[in-house]
Amino acid sequence: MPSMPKNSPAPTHPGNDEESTFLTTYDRERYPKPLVMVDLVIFALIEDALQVLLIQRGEHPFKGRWALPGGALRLNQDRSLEDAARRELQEETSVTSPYLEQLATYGGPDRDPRDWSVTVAYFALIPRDQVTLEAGTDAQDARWEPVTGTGVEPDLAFDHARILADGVNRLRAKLTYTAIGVHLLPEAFTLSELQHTFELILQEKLDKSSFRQRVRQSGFFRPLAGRMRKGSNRPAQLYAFDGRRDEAHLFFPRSPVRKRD
Amino acid sequence: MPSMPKNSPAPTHPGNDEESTFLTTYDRERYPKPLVMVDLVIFALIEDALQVLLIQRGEHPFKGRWALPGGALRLNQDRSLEDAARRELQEETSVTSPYLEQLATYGGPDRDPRDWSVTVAYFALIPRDQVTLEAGTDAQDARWEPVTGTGVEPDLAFDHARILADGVNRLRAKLTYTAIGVHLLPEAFTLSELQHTFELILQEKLDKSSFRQRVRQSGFFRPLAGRMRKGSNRPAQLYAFDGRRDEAHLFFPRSPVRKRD
DNA sequence: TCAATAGTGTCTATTAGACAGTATACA
DNA sequence: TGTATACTGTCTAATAGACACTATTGA
Repeated sequence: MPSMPKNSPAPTHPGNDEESTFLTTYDRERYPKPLVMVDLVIFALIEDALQVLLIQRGEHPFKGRWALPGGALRLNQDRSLEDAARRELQEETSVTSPYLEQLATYGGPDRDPRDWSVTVAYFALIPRDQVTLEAGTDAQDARWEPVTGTGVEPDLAFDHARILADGVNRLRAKLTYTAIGVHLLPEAFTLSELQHTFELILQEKLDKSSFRQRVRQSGFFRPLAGRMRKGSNRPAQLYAFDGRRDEAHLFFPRSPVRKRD
Repeated sequence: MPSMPKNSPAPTHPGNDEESTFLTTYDRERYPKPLVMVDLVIFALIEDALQVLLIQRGEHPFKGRWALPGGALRLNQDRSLEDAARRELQEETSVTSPYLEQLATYGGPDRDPRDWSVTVAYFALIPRDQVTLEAGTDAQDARWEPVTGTGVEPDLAFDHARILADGVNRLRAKLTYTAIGVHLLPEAFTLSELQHTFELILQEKLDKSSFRQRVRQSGFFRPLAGRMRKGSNRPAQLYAFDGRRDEAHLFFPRSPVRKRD
């Protein structure tokens, strides 16, 4: 390793000699380390209900119990936490480009019986037309489960019930001030479908004309010229979401569901 | 260990025999593990400016560079991530009960030259009257640094500039729809002081009567009967924050800083 | 023609924001 | 009495929400 002249300006990181020495002699096992996982709260609209993807654990601990999909970090493969989340998501759903957002990180000595553990939870929204795994099929180890309240019927492994509740609450909260709901719909959708999605998740009726006005004013939705949804009624204009994925912010001037008291 | 009768109902976790065996033979070093840290973005109002606490690193890597306060998890001591954050906070500021909220978690193979590393970042707000470390004193290893834009003047270690920027943005965003700003003020404050705090952080003038009306309507502020701030002007009513720490949500019916376009 | 849903218009109550006015302390 | 800041009132424009109306298709 070449030595550096004494009074050259201190290089910015990486790389003065002293630090190089430190790094080559650094003991990676100096501190005990926790187990680090990435878990996913994956939402989709299936059969007119908000559902979440669960997997049945095939290994200990909590063997046989339902859990959120996830797994340990792969240090030689993952370039970031989001990378790891995307990898897990793809393995579970084959969806390549969903809406993905970091939810929160949970850690403690008892949440996993094996070890002090940390899990970084993400939440993802899958467009309705990209859901491949059908609810109610005989897949043994994965299924979609409807969300009721802020949870699901089966008793989840680890602290996954808590994580799921946080995910549901985050989804509902963001829906009141962002356009995040579009990521549950296909590329082209009608405003009625969009409103229905909001109503389904928020469990609340919204006023049609207010909803439409705010969608218009947001500037994030583009009518698809000439493309209409047909039925035994007046045809509906199809729209596409025009914003960036994470730009759902800035949305409604007032919340679309604000109530008087 | 007592054996369990074969057809007793399966106990809920923890504890069937098979899983116990699994756990006692489990190899904790089966997966390579990342280094896990907790870092803090600690804000305070000092000399009429938003400032953030920095420490100068005494050890490699990035020895001598300024960084956010933080440190490695202590597995035998910390009962949760928030616990670890509170411990670090107390070590740095001696403040026992600040506003503390998880910000985000960052991880990757290159953000720390030692190892694949993960840091769970928290952000904290310190009341003005509990700031002990003065800006500009000769403390060698810690100082308050004014926030300009979304960062600070010195070049921070690791990816701390990014974390700080996320913290500043989170603070500004929450200020537009919550009362979070009160946690930067002492227990008793006037509405003018509160408004001034908002203006300082948002870098924007707010209308007095609108601001007061919304403070009143929020129901989170209680006038302190008979307690006034005196000066060479009409005395100002002192108020206290009445909500729970995290209840700042639900606050303004409209954002207090929403602009027309 | 009917049923069904798409889409628009009108009215009202609320309120943010602008701005000016009044109140009350100390000097 | 002057000055500084606290606090309140008034006006206007914007808009959410309620609700009713019109539009347009297939059956």
